[in-house]
This record gives sequence, C-alpha cells and structure tokens, in this order.
Amino acid sequence: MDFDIEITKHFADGHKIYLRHISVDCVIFGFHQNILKVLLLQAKYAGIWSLPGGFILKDEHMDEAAKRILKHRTGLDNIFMQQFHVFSQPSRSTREINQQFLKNVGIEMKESWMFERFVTVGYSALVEFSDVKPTADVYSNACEWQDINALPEMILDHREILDTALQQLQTNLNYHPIGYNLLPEKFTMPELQKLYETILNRKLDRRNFQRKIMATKVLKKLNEIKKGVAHKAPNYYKFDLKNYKKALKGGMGFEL
Amino acid sequence: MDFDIEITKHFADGHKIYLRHISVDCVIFGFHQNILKVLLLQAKYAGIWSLPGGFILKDEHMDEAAKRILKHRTGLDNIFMQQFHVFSQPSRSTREINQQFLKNVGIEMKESWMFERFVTVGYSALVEFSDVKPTADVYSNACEWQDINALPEMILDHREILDTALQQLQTNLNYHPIGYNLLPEKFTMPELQKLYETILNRKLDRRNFQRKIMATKVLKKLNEIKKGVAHKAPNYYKFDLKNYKKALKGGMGFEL
DNA sequence: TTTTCATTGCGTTAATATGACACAATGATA
DNA sequence: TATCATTGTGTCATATTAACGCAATGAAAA
Repeated sequence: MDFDIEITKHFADGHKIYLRHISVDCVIFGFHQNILKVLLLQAKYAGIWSLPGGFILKDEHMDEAAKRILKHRTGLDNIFMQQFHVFSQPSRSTREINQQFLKNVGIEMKESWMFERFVTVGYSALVEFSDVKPTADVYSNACEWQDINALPEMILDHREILDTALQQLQTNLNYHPIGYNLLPEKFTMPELQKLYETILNRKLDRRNFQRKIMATKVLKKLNEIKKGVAHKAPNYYKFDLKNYKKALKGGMGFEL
Repeated sequence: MDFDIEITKHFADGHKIYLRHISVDCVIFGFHQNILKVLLLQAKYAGIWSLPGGFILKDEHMDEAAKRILKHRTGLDNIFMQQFHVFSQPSRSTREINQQFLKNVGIEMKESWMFERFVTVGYSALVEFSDVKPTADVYSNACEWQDINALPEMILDHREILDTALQQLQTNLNYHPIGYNLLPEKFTMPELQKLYETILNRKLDRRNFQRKIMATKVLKKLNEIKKGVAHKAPNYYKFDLKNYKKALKGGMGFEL
C-alpha cells in the first residue's frame, strides 16, 4: 500500500477497527555487552524517540495487542509480557504531534481519533538481545536499542513509563528469577551476576550471589567450561525451566 | 432529575462526557467483627451483584475517577486508592445486561456506547468499616458489605477482579504495613493480628507477630487497657503515622 | 471471697540465613 | 616457567526466625 494512503486511512478510519482512547506501550528490555538496553523508535521528521506502541483491535485482548506489537518490532513470538501500569493524565494527547506529522507528510485532516486523549497501558518484556531484528514502523525512521544509562529525549510521558517499568523490574528481582529471556541458552555465573547488578544498579558479593542463586535450584550446572578467556575459565549454566517457572509463581524465598 | 430521563440521557449521551470503552471498578475492603468485607452493589431487577464502578470523564485522571466513585458509594474522601490490574477480555461487554435493564425500565434504545466492549481498570481501597455510609446508585437496589468468605454471585468477571485484588493485598502484606484505614483509631494487638490472619488466610504465632510488628515501629503503645473483656485485658495501640507512611514506601524489612 | 482459666505480655533457645572474608585452583599471558 | 586476575568452594561471626515456656491478668465460676 502507498505510504500516504495508509497514513490517511489510519487517521481517518482507524477507530473503526481499534478501540478509541486506549493504547498500549511496550518497554522491551535486552541485555548486551553487560549493558541493559531498551528498544525505541525514532519518529519521522521530529527525530524524537518513543516506546513501541499501538492500539487494541475491537475484538482483541490487550495482552494479544502487546504481543502483536512486540512481534512486529522484534520478530519475536511467544514472549512473556506483563502489564505494569496504566498512564492516564488527561493531557496525554498526541494532537499537536500527530497534526505536525500529517503536515510533514502533506495530508490535511481536521479531526481524527488520533488527535484525542489516550489512556495507555504499559507492558514490559525481557528478550534475548541477539534474537531481535529491530524493525521500524511507517511512522519511524529507526528502531534501535538504546542504553538504559544514555537515553535520548522521549515523547510525551514515555520516559516516565520506561522508568516505571525499570523500577518494577528492580522490585521483582528480589522475589522472582530473571534472565531466562535475557541471556543466551547457556551462560556463566559472572554473566548472570552482571545482569542482576545492572538492573539493581549496585554491586553484589560474587560468592554470596552464587550461593543464593544455586539454593533456589533454578540453575543447572553444565559439564562445560567457557573457552578462550583470560584467567580461570568459568563454568556454563543453564536454567532449569521447571524450577524457574515454579519460582516465577511462588517466589524465590530470599533477598539479594 | 426523573429516573427514566437520567437513564436515557446516560445511555444516549454518556459518551459525550466519558471516555468510551474504558471503565473503572473498585474493590473496597473493610474489616468488621474479625471478618474481611467488600462493598458490593446489587443490580436492580436482576438481583446479581457487582463491584462499584464507573467511567472516566473526558478531562479526568483515572485515579480521580476511582476516588469519585469511592466517594459516591461510601461518603469517604481522601482515601488511598491503587490501580492493580486491567481486565480486557474482548467478551467484556454488558450489551445483554444493559439491554435487559433498559427493557425493565421501559426504555427502548437500539444502540448505545453502554452496549459496547469495555476494558476496565481495577482499583483497590482499604477503608474503615464504621466510617462508611453505603449508598446505592440509580442502577442498584442496594449497596452492602459482603463477607469475603460468603460472596454472592457476581456480574461478568467481577469475581475475578475481586480475587485479583485480594491476592495483591496478600502479596503486599509482607512488605507494607496495613490496617491504618481498616482499623479504628485505637485497637488491640489481637485485633491487628486477626486482620493479618484474615487476609493471609493462615494462623500466625501471637508472640512472634507482636515482636515483628513492634520492631517496625509503626505502632505506638497507648497507656490504656481495653475494659470489659474476659481474661487478661489487652493494651490499646495506635499507628504512628510518620513511621507508617515511611514503611509504606520503603517496605517493612521482614516477612511474617 | 477464693479459685479457675483463657488470654496477654515478655522472654528463651535452637535452627537457619546472611554478610564478610579466606584460600586454593585455573589457565591464558607474559 | 612464573604471573595474576578470576573462579569455585568453604569458613565464621552475627542477625533473623520459628517454636515454645511462663508469669501476670482479671472476668467468670465456685
């Protein structure tokens, strides 16, 4: 479909297939080279960044909408996603932003459901960095991983949404296992620890960390050692999916 | 305003002042005679029960909408409310229910925003039982406290919403103080313990409970003893609001 | 008046968890 | 062959928790 026609259709008739006033925004975390990353989109023309988002089809569960959006931006399927908060300031409207966008495209439109107020539901996901194929949508220049410690300017309250997701991640960390979707199939103990330290933003004692993690039985020690590293080669581990899922529900039974 | 006219107006023109497709449902907990209670409404004609709910004004924050609804059903102001989950099954429509309602009232209407699908945001609140003046709305026969252990049949997914709120309450209990809004100004240690036991649905050791609660410093021991009770008279306590609020944010630092 | 007894407040103890640190093993690099 | 940053395992003092003992209380019963 032609770009202009698609845009026009979305602004003019989108409300016929989507629920009005409600959107979904996704905070997609990845972990690469010991740095926590978030997947963001850069708006065409404006250059400002935003969370991957979208709308809910009239006959679609919100969870499905979030997964659909994730799929389109990453290519990933079957990822666990979690709603974490609803953002509903009355001022949450993209009227000016969208009107400017249409102007840049060269489309005139007086009214559109896209100019109205939106309440948005934040969803978070943890994905394996190397599995993701970042894919921009028609409204964006780029879809890229950004370092959590060097975020660009973001649209509306998207920075607040991201911060809320991050805080929730930190809180959960003490009670639920993490890493299954963030790390490769097999990984070393220092890699796992670095993930925890990155999210919690503080150092952990290497020896106590190992003792506590192993006590939860979510890890299986593999009979394999990482090769080609300076100093003592660390062992490989993988998650014991059965115990991992049990711990997701019942909690870890310790604090870090 | 005449009842019929008000109903007609709401169904015909409500979408001009409220956001479409979004509603708020409140789970309002109280504690009386050592039993945890929830405030419910009984629908006119149908007799089935529902959570107090409502809609979001076009220029209103969702939190404000929840507080407005709470105020109308209880008379209470300035109560801390918390969104806990969004419910969005595509089948969440009150079309049949509302059409039946209109039929009973004697109003004919082919289409209405009230027949469409709604995504609802669950809010929870803990209030002091004796402060509440349960007040029904125009769609209800009654507004009453119901025992958490003997709930009547409820509309749509309201039972699921209630259960989710209760579960969240249980989870929070280990990390945050509770009771300030649920108990009277002054109360005894056994009363507080009973509240915890009721929510957690298990027995706690009387002596360890007292030690842990006191360690958090959220309680002030009063120089006053309960009178007219069989057996040893228990002391009165009240919450130290300063430390209580500190613990609400920072957590309790122990598990029960 | 005296006794009874369920309940309260405070205390004790053993088992367990946690934080801080020691030390030998490893294996690429010098 | 020596070096050395890093890993895997272990130790120990301290803090926290669960389980239970016991005297005090005061209304109700004797």
